[in-house]
Amino acid sequence: MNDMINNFETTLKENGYKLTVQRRVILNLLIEHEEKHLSTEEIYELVKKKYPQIGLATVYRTLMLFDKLGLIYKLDFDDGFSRYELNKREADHRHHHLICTQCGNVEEVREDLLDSIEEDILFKNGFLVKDHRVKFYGLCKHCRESTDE
Amino acid sequence: MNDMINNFETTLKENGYKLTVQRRVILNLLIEHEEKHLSTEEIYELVKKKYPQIGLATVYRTLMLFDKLGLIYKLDFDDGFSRYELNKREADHRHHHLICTQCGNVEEVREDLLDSIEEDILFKNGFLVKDHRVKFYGLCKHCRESTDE
DNA sequence: ATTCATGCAAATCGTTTGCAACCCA
DNA sequence: TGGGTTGCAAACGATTTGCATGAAT
Repeated sequence: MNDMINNFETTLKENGYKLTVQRRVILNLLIEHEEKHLSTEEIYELVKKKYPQIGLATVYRTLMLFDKLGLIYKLDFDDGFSRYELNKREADHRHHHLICTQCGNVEEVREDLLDSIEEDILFKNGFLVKDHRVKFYGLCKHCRESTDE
Repeated sequence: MNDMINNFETTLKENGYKLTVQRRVILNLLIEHEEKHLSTEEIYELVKKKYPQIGLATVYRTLMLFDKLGLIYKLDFDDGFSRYELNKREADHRHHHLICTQCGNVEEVREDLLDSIEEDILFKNGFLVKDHRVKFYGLCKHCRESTDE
């Protein structure tokens, strides 16, 4: 988490952006709730507790900036909201999302096995993969057990 | 393509929906442009050429219905538009999308290798995968060749 | 002092909805 | 006939933007 914050500060500076209270507060919130997949509105509500005078537009602009700088990832779980999660750069922390179509819960699963597919794509399509998004839709354990079929 | 249309007609009937001119026209358009990933607005513009009196809301409602019935898939390429592609049920036609972050072009790549990941997910997470979405971001062949790096 | 960032409110824009007229089954 | 469907226009709602003020470097 301190790594996260140092990285955040240097990334901002290197790119000519200023270190404002609002940006600090939002980053801290994202760290504090890193397991949550918060939506913009949820982040806004949480920020207001620590910094009541903040405007929604600032939250939108900040998240857009963090996303552009690669500090966070934008997620889309088809519920009409943009959601975000921290980009923890440690290589072994990338993951896919399992979205339960019954209860809407989202869990994470360690990712693997895509490297060979990506090599194949470069070889066959000449397309150089730099990132990917994988979503699995289905029934979570809880929903499978509490319904027939 | 005739399979497609027969399936469309029976699917509608089986679910108690009516076979209207508008729905026919939209389905035909999707078949005609199956390689295109058309957005709702693009579909609307195309439909108007054959059926000028159609309303945008009908296009939205029709696509929503087709999606619900599994006749089409909704796609999201992060450009602010909902896009759609036909669901060709043939098992060997599923594919992933390669999105070029430079020129925005989207190409398709035959999918494979996910089955073992999905088995693993069921085993480790108890989550039963029924569908998935995979997007690869990167540089297409053309963009790689026309720029340094 | 300069430049970027913020807060507010208004504007955007893709999408949804209410409703009377319509049309398939 | 009668219930799903359509077209129109109005409503929605997440996100963006213009602008004057304020803060960071």
